[in-house]
Amino acid sequence: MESITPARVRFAPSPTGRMHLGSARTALYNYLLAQRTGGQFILRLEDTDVNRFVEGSEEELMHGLRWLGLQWDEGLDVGGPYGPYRQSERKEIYLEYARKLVDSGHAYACFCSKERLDGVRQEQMKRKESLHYDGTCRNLSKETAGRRITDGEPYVIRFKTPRDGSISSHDALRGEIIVENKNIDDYVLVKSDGWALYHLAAMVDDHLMKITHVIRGSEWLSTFPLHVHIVRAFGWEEPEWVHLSVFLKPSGKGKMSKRDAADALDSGYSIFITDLEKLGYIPEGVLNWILLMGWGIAEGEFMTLPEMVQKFDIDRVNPSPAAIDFAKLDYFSGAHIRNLTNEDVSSRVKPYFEKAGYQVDDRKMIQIIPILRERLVTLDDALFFAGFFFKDDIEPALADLIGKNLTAAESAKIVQRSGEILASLDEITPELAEPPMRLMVDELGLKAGQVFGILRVAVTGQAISPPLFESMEIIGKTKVLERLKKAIEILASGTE
RNA sequence: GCCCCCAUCGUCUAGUGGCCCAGGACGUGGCCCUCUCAAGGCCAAAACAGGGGUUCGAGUCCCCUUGGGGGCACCA
Repeated sequence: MESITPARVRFAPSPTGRMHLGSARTALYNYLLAQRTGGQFILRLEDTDVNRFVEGSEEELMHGLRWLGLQWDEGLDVGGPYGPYRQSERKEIYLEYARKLVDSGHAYACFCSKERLDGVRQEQMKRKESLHYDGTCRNLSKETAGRRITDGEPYVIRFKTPRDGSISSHDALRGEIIVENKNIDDYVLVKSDGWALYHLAAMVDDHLMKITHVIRGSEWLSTFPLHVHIVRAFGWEEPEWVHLSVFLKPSGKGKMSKRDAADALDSGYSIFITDLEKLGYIPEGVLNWILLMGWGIAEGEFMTLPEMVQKFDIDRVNPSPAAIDFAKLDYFSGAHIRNLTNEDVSSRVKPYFEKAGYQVDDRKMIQIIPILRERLVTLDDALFFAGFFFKDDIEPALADLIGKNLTAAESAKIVQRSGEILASLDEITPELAEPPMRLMVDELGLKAGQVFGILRVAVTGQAISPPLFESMEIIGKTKVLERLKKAIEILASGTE
């Protein structure tokens, strides 16, 4: 590997909603680059717009990142030498830099009212022109502007984008991007209430926080040239720009909408990180899944976070939009569960049982894991496959207890006979129980599936379960015989 | 409408001019294993959007068309 300089990267979300897959991937790629280069991963909050603040979103964000294992080195909650890391606490800083821009002639005060601007846009729309500021205040003299400000007139500060020529800069995934200056609006940098907008705030912070790589969503691609103008107006060095693509809905037609998010939830999936946690997906699986949505490797896609750090290369990220495929999430989730130790699976599964009201015995749980783990796609699935281990009573349905091509009476007899065989054993283990049971199956001229199917329902209460004899061993001889007795009673009620 | 970006199997992707009659993964189908469900093993079907160039040679470079996506706020 060539010598690399430590990257300082930032994940800078705004507390305006829930943390979704797209944010998670952006955070992951940032994290990976920082780790790989021995740099810092910074978490900054872009909360300059109080109107869009959503209660609890900041907590959800930090929880989500930590759940995924993407701990930041600097920023919210942990602090650092370049704070504060909350933009709402940096208002004066932005104002100071906005003034510099005005003084150097790169920005100007604009007194146009919102109403007038709306009218201008209407006109432009009618004439089918591009929507942009018409430049009314662009060339106001410093004196005029100064007087109107002291008169108390409300104003915003706009960037004075050059009218002629073009600007070009480099995006790591797309190469050179050239845009005509006439297509770049005189964007508002500071609102009339004195709060800076993203365009200014982010550039100032990235510079002050010594960010080397700006990795963000492609929604910023269209204002990217503006940002380059701002950075250059200050005379600062540009960071490496990396614009990630967006995620498309599973059909590949358009980005995820509220409606699509609801549909996903209906089918047991979600695009929100904390939902995924609730559903029982494991962070390793989620990480592996989103890693590969926009970046690929020739072979060996199964990776844990440390392996991702080794293999990931930000420059090889794919610039095209990617459709979300939940089936692949299921695969990675299950695969990563199978990659965990039994102890780890046990401790991760436990909270899901407890939340469902089960009393969990740790020793029993660790016995169950080996026969349970390969059946899990989510940790929550454990409830279905292993719930009966922790129930005092199960309620098998009569219909389920009747074996394939058998009557209730015949089934009862089989359970009876099985009970006798199992009762004669010192204990029920697969080694001790399976041979005599198979012998019985042969003597009765039946199929193993018929007999074991009945017993499965009798012992577990369900038609699908972990292997029968292994399950019996964990349940214990006494309880198994009790359940068989009960099954005979249920079957008897069906013979009358 | 205007601006910008993108384009390899159903999906995510490998591919940086000859190693590609295109590789991997998920999903799908078949077989094996099997007490159910899984897991696992083997096999199979499945793609360079279309058209022009450049070149001895193009999935790879250029142009156009088409399709898709993003943006056009005193939001981020």
